[in-house]
Amino acid sequence: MNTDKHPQSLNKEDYLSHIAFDSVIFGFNGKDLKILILEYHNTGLFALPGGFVRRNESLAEAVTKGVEERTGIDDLYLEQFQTFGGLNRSDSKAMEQILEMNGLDIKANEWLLDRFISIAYYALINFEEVNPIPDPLADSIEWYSLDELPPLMMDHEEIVHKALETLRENLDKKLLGMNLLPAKFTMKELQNAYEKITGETFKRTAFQRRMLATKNLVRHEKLFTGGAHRAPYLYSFKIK
Amino acid sequence: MNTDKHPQSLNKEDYLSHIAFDSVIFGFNGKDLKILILEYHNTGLFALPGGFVRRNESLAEAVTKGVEERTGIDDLYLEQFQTFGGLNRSDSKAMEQILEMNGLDIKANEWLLDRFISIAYYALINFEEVNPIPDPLADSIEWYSLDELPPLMMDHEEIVHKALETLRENLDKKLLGMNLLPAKFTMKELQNAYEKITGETFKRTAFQRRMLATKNLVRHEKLFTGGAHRAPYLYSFKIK
DNA sequence: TGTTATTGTAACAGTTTGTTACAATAATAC
DNA sequence: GTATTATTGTAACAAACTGTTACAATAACA
Repeated sequence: MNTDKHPQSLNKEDYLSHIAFDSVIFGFNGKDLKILILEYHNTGLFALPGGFVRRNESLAEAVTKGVEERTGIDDLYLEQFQTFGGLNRSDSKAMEQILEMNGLDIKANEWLLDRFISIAYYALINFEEVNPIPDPLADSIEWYSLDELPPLMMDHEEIVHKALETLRENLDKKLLGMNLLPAKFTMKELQNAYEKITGETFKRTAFQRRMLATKNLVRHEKLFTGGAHRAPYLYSFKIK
Repeated sequence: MNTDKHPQSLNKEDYLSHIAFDSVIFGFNGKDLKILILEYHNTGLFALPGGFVRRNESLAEAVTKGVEERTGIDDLYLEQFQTFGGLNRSDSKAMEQILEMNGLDIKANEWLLDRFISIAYYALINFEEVNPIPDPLADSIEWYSLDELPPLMMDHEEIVHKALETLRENLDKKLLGMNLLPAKFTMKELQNAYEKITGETFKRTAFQRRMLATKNLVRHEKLFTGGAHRAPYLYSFKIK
């Protein structure tokens, strides 16, 4: 393995074979719900940021570190949502292509062509505060709107689908607050985020009352950058 | 490997290394919420029913078949809820003991002593309609009330804890109906099950109205085996 | 035939949710 | 300045839902 280009070693002995992880990183730009997708050098292959588990680290450690390396984003709060273990979820041809186009020896990395079971995680991050950086294996890392995804490798589309489903289910419990919006936001932005995630629409007044009733919001100063109308308040999430 | 005693082979080449699964099988006997626990021959080791994934079967197939083999129960609807990958979750000493007490060669089965990541599933079954049978490796398979569990191997107590948490969260959505109660049951039995699972108590009248309002119940004939009082109706779950 | 315990419902109050209405404004146009 | 315009924050009312109490309708048994 070319350790100049790839400081992270991929020696078979260092890793647990057959085990991978993948991540679905959600961001909201105020209008659309987006996720981060990697494109591999000269392959036209698109994939979720993922990686492998070293023998001497826990799954959780591997995922946190691995996803941060591959996306260039720190302080991710990743939540495990499902493990994928279908027989359809290996594509040795694609993996060969990725190795080849990165100048890596296929024989030496043969274990990567084998069957993998993947533990999938998702995270919500504030679109405006991050600057994703592709890792050496990948050409680019880009935000894609959920309805404009490129065709993804293997079962990665299924993983995205399931991630969104889980996000919808957990929306009210705890999550949205964490990271998806800027630190301060208007009620309208909050409603937009909810609507994009759930795919539903809400009545403005009922939504506002419901949100305020949760007692999870703190009201701040008004936001005066708007148009010819009453200025909205800014809110932030109360830390519990 | 002694294939006389153990018709299921455990040859390293047949399985995906480092990958295991475990199952939490819930049953309700009308009074207590219970789970199935295996005890290994002559070891005093208690564990959840689990197994490994063959190279030529999907994770889901392996789990369904594996759990049915180890418990003697057919037609389980298993739901994946979390994957456990901590560094604390191997106990090669215990595994050696299990192999030894079953007359299995430790050297030949060395891969079983290595680190495993385990995908955990749970199932709800009708206590009265099953007759669990231990597999050859285990001495016994028994129902244990959740508050009277024996000490479990490795991180299996954590797995049980998380399974119960998931069960509680999903209770209203879809699950309870599936299998936890007999085909026909009284409102009181339903309420008992809910209370044991959630750990809460409910007012009889409000509970009854809430359940009937879901439109998921079909009312049948009355049950006359009771005491000196008005006979309750029997209900069953509507298949959606 | 009365007694007893439990069940199925109704009635009322209190709470939450859906909808409509309207006053309070920021920016802009005059 | 003053009127105009779009949007926001709330209040008001109705409808739906929940919690609680009350009570009639029983099965079994004495």
